[in-house]
Amino acid sequence: MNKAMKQRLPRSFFEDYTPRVAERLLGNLLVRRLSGEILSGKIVEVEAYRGEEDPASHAHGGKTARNLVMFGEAGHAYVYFTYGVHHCLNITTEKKGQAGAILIRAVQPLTGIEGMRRNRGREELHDLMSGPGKLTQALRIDRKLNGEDMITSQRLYVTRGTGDRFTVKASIRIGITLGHSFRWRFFIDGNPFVSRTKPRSPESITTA
DNA sequence: ACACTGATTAACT
DNA sequence: GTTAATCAGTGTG
Repeated sequence: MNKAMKQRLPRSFFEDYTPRVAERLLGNLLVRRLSGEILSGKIVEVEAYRGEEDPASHAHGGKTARNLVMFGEAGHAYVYFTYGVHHCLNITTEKKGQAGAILIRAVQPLTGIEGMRRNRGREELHDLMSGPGKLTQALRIDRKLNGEDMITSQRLYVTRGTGDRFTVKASIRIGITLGHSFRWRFFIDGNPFVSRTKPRSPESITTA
């Protein structure tokens, strides 16, 4: 455990153009503390959602009770419940007033793997956090954490990765019907914990 | 390997 | 009343 592994990303990291932050978030570590146990992993897949010009964003169409945190200060958790079944974790971005968030889509498990297995009720390493709904279940993240300040929180935060090199690829976002003109899904090329290796439709995957 | 579907609820029209 | 930034199980080839 060296110092670099424990260094948190500062708020200024998130106060920027969302797709850029999303791409740079890859390779950093998502950390969840649960009663003394530390569950963590490497962020390997994300998607950017940004304000008014993005028709796929929850913030498209203005503020509501649900999306309010997307308009607030960068570096907070935006957690929503969807399909009546799953929670999804985002981290807010941009200057206050400009809506933006990054959906964490997949994480490669590093520490606390037994805890993740308990939370998921599954054994396979590849099945623990290789999807946005899976990782919130593995890390026990629900709407009680909506609005959590991930820059100062002791329960949920991001630390700097080890700086290993990798290729970032970009594609259209998954599971949306609008906004296909944006290639705002970013993932680590070749990483086996990415949620979908194969494109669903003739989707062009490019090097970012 | 791939397609299809039920689950189950909150937000919004 | 409809839809949704999903997942797991089932069925078919």
